[in-house]
Amino acid sequence: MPKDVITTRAKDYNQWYLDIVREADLAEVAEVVRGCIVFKATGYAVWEMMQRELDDRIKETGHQNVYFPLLIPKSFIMKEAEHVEGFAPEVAEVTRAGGEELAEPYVIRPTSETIIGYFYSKWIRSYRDLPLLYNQWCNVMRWEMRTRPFLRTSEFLWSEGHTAHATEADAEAETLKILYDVYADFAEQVMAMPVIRGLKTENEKFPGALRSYCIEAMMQDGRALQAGTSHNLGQNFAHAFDITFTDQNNTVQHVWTTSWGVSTRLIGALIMTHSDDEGLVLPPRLAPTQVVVVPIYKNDTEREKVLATVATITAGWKGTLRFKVDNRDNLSPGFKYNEWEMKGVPVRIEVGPKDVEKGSVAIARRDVPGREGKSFVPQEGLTARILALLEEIQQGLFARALRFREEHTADVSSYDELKAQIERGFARAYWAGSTDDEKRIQDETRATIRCIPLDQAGTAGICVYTGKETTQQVIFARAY
RNA sequence: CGGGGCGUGGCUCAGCCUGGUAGAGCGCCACGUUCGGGACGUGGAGGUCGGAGGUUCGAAUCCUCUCGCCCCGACCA
Repeated sequence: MPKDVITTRAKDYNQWYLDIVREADLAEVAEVVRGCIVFKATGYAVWEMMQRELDDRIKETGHQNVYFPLLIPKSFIMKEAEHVEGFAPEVAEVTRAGGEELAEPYVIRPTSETIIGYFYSKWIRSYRDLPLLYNQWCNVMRWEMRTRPFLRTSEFLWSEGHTAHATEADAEAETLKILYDVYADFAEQVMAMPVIRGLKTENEKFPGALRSYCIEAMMQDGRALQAGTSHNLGQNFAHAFDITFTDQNNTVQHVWTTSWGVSTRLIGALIMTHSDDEGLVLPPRLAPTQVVVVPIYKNDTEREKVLATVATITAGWKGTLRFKVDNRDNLSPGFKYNEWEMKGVPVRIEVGPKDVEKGSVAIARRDVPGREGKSFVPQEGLTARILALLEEIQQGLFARALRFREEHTADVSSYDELKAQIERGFARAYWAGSTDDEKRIQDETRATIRCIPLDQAGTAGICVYTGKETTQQVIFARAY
């Protein structure tokens, strides 16, 4: 008889999300610090797994890690017009320190383009200094009106890359390389979360960017979530911070910069992509614990035998599998099954007295919850079987999420169809409208153009709003 | 920041309307029996009722202010 500690998705999707965050022990709302959360051990472990995978990819593509100050002189933020306008409402300022009013306030970084721009202008002299390819792992703060654990918090953790290049083409290539080789690859291969690689409209682009690219994912309520962004900043910040270099012809030029980021929001994306009414579902490649072993026994004799078998079975796992043996003896096996299911551990192994006799174990897969996901297999060859199963789960989760997205994406050819489709997912439409048209649609429907997919069919059609002929298709959706 | 809801043992909540000094379930602790899908019995611990001020002989309850959370909007990774 399951206790309904998790609200079902059908009943209240938002509450379901909050229940998972709580029950899987990922985070806790820090009610004493507005809009902030405590990343609890399990949640932080998932972030560490993400960091490792992303960091590897960032370094493989030629970047190095650095760290810039948390505090940025307020005047820096003011230097790039669009940037100020975009971030001013959400920056927190430090006006006093050391018991005195500061001559110039600092802002707590909402993002680091400006302070990095200042230093880049000092560091870059020649085309030989380019490209400059840096990334930093840090926290940032954006004062938000409404927050939700992971998806939108005042303080969040992220990676922000900042690069400088000699030409627009180099900057553009960098922007796209990050989008494809780092972000989309990570999302799909590691998070098992299918994403649409796209270009942001003028309306949705980063304040101060020439162009913003993004990966957009679909959550299980059909809403879109921007999972990562990569910006070609053009020469905007180079002009604002006077970042120049001397080229081969001894001509002084402004550099072309990029910036890109992914944040702890990805944890929210992960939850809303795979989890079910039983709790969290973690893809094996990100699960801090991939396998949990639950020993079953009635008395000390059985206990001894079972634990001996468990020891034998797990002997070779260290370094191969991330696993945990749940030997708490004050809880029943049934309780443990449910608890680990709720916490999203991909594979559970049960070892009882019967298994000791028969040389078997029970193996349960989290992507198929409850008894249906459980079967009995021989102890022999178990490690290989688990490794194969983890891979199967990883692939299965991606396939399931992709199918879901496809089933909730539809081509729409009229405004009425668009309005109907955004109630259930993504609406793909031909688009030739203006920024004003887009804003009007947002006012009327609460949906926005999530992106202009980089994979375009190239066929011609009629714009869903203006009726003009165009070959450009866009994705409309309600977004997080 | 607007509109609505809510803050009472760790959690979920009752009590508030009609003021009289705090309850339930779950969890927790001890012991015993249990243990292959959320076990049970017995005993026990635990709350200045979000905070401040006010009204009153007396406030969880009434009034004012304040802080925080949740939901719906506007703004956003």
